[in-house]
Amino acid sequence: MKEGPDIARIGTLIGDPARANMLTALMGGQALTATELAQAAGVTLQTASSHLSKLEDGSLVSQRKQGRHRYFALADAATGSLLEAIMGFAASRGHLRHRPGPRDPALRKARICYDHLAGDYGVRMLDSLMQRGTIVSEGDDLTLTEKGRLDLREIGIDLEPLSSSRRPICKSCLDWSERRSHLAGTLGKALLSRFLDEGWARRSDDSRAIRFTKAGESQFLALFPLE
Amino acid sequence: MKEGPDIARIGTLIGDPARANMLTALMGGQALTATELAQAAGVTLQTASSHLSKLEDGSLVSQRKQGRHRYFALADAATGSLLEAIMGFAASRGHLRHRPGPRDPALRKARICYDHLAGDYGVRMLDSLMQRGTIVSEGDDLTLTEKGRLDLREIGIDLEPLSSSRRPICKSCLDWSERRSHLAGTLGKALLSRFLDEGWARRSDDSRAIRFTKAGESQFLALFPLE
DNA sequence: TTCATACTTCGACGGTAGCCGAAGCATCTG
DNA sequence: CAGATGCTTCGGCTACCGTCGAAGTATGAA
Repeated sequence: MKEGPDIARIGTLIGDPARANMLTALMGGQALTATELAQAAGVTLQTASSHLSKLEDGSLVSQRKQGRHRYFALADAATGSLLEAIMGFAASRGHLRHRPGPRDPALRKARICYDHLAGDYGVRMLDSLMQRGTIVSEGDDLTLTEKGRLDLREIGIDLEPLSSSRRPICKSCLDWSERRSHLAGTLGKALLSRFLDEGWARRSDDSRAIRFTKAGESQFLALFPLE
Repeated sequence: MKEGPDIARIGTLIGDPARANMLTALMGGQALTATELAQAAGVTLQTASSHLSKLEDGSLVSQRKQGRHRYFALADAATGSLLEAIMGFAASRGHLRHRPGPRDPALRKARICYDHLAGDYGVRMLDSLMQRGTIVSEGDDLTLTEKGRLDLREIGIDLEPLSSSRRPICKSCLDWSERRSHLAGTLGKALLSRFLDEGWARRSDDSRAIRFTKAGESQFLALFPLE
């Protein structure tokens, strides 16, 4: 009965621990194979396969065949944002899977959120870009200014390929650890790729943490000052 | 295993149809008794009671004893926002509980979102307030300007009681039908109460729809012009 | 073609969670 | 106090969903 969106369906999909683990693993932004996701979830391949088809039916993940592998990824950036929002909510209610472990501080400092930088550093970056006038906000929407285009060109970001897709260049994404916004969208993605390409930071293999090198950290802080 | 927030717990809580119905009913913003929620969910009182204690354990709803009644409400505005976000996501994937029925257009036009106005009219109101310079946005945060304080005083909104609580005066909330932001926070709440008090609009008994009277509608449109 | 790898489908099992009837508290009314 | 109302707790039933072993399909390698 009742009208309106079926939130129970989404809840059920996210509510199973194995599926939640898979989705969390996919928040890393990389496409993963069914086997990898089975490991991440701690279930057998058959079980994982069943979960993945449910997630696909629900449009939470998408699938890409490549040779004899099947790569799964989050369906889109909106899915990542929703998961991040739920994480923030869960954290605010103290629903943690474990007591905050040693890796937790690293996650709070810098982590990957689907395909862009999140955590303290992610929030700082957006704050800095807004202070400098590179980006301005109108409601929820973030817009790249004319001056901003020049700023980015100086840094060496090519904006051409960023505006080609339907996805917005700038988008705000709520950060679960900081409870403030960081930068998503194609620009957020491009900036993170840049940091990784330059060797300023590395993603860790077993978690979503992004670890900056000492040199990379000072470069980053210099590039995105505050005040 | 794994670190981080337990999204599966939130998912499970929202994932049961009976609980989802209760939460949707509570999105109306009114506190409801266990009996009313049992009806809304289509289960017996015993079952509802069990669901409600789970929701309370999970900090999704809060309880208030009053005489021999127990009133339940969403735990806070953040809970309402999360549910609205999930509704938007579900709708975007076409996960609807029913084909859009006759009440659907009314819901899209104006409805209550926890305690403030949502839908086409809610979005219009925030747009208008921002065009007029009453409210400006900084990232996700909305701020009331000095000029805005005067604007509101003219309309007859008393800002004193709004700033007393810890809850922000202005907050943006993502609208699932419009996919844009509308105004939440204590000001959003106060404005809606105002419309209801003035008799411009009435809430319907059986859904979240807000129905404007003919006179109220023109008052509203005049008060919040666009362009 | 034959074998290996990656994954899906089928079938059966088991645990859990939702469900309700009945009984037990708590609170208001008379 | 007795009776009514609102809600919770208990106990038992049932159905569903997650789980895995085994078998089946698809792709690539030898």
